[in-house]
Amino acid sequence: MSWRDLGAGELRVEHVGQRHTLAGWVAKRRDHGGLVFIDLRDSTGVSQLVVNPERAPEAAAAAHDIRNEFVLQAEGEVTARSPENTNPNLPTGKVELQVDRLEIISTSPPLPFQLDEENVDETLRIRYRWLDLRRERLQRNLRLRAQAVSIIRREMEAAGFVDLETPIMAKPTPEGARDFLVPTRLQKGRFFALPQSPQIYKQLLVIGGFERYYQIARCFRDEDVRADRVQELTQLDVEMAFPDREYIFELIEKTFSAVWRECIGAELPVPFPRMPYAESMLRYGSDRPDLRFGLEIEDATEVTRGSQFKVFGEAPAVRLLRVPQEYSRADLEKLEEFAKEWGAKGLAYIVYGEDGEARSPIAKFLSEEELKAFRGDPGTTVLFGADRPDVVARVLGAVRVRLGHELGLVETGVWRPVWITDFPMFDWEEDDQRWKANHHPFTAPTPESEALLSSDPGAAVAQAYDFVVNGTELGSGSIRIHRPELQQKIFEILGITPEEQQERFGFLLEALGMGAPPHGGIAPGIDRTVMLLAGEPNLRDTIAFPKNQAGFDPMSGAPSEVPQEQLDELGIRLAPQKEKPS
RNA sequence: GGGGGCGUAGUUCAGUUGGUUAGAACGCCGGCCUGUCACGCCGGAGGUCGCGGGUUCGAGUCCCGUCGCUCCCGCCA
Repeated sequence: MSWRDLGAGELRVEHVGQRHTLAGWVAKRRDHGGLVFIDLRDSTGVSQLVVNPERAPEAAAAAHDIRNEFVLQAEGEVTARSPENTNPNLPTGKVELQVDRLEIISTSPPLPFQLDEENVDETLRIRYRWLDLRRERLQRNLRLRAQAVSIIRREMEAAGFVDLETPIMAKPTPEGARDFLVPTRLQKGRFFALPQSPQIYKQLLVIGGFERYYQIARCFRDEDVRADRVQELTQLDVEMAFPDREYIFELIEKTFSAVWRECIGAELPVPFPRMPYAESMLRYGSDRPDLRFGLEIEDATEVTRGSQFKVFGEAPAVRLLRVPQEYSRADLEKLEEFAKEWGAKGLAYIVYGEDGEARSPIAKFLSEEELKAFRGDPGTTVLFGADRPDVVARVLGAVRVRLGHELGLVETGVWRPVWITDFPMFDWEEDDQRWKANHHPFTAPTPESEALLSSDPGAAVAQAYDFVVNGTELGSGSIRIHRPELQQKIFEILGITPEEQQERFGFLLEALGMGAPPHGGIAPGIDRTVMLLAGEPNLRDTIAFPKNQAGFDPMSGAPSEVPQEQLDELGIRLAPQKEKPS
């Protein structure tokens, strides 16, 4: 027996006169006492069932008891609707099914939230995910996701990449994000870690002769969650031997422009423009610039050198943002507060009124040359950042993005991809007084930078690149180190002793010493890609079963406590929980 | 670890300066209804105002604490 011979959304005029059986969920019932109309929904769409007591008395009796989200099977004749009864909002709106036989397959109580309610509390949506999944939004997002992954696989395989799996139970890597740990009965006192990425495994695969590898890989990071960050993420993991950065760029450009074109009918302009990291930080205050609007940051450090205004005169970097808006003092105070959240000590400004007046609490400290350099058009405001270069960039970058949206400068419906290149090898970690890898410790420096590694690590440039679209970092990659002695040198700069190197990365160093080809790759995020394609501001709406911001799944209750026997088997004793002050 | 916002009916929300019995819409229940598609009409049920404490003659409203959710900073090689 087959449950149905046609999708509810497939009913068309050409079916008129035919008998068909539909099966699906009750989206809506309209009971007129005599006639009952039922909107039946399945994955193909919605059709209207008409239950007429004169035609099918038994079905009509049953129809009165039907409620939303019951599962029904309905058999009957497809008829044309009269012109005044057609529903132009429905693809199936010109026809309907005159029901002869109606069967209630499954029932449902009233739902904890209405499926047509837009703005439902997210906890409730996750708690009853099987209901939320029935809604158009998640259906669309997850189908978009499947389509994107399918296109990606097609493109990767056409380019000769081989899909290989890597372990989910892997070696803990204290460097980087926090690991999720997995204990095991067979090795008491030891832990696997869920991979933060298959990084080392994919390098080993290439060293192992799989010159082109890819995987749609799950990655895990026990870090705090944001709207665009989850603990469990999916990425397109790519690695190749004898890499050419240009080839990797082309591969990604071809693959993702196909995804954009086929999924949403949009064009990613190819080739993507490129911008060195330093330029991006200077002009946009970020390594993931949103190029849909201008509002670029200008450097004023030269002009303010030795300024009488001490804040400017003493700051390592002074930069400014020319905003096409005459701000009130109240607005400026709000902006200053915002800037402080991002680490600024303050937000100096000069307002150039429509009346030609310049209003500013700092103008009296500024020289003629400075005022001349800053001079803006009437009806504009110049905002200043003065601090360490990285702080100024971060603050003005955040202000720029905020104002870009507030002032409606962001072009809609356009896609602005960009490659960010020439990242620094290392960032100086002030707290720990040590160098930290900007990308990861396996990233190769440019040949010119190798000489700098000992003398001036901060100036060394990495062969690393990020793939950014509309201000969202979609992926990053690099050319890797394939010489063991260079890898040891990098570890050394990062403060990892030879003993630690052996303990943590001995197998990699060994492999690098046994005929490692030059190799490199990239890893674009699937969740974020879908987020952009779907226009969703929150990553969790691109994931079938997400956890909430606390890393908890209100549906299953995971993570949960486990029975003592399970802990005993693993040789784990829990530390006493901290007493909460009562 | 820190900051902002939110928490009132099943859901989405309103609730004035602290003042009588906390409201609306949708949903739910009962009745009527043969062309609706946001069906309509009549009637009804439904509340630990997140929780605890305080101020007050009186607290959904003010104060303190706490919990939860969310956005952000830190963190995320």
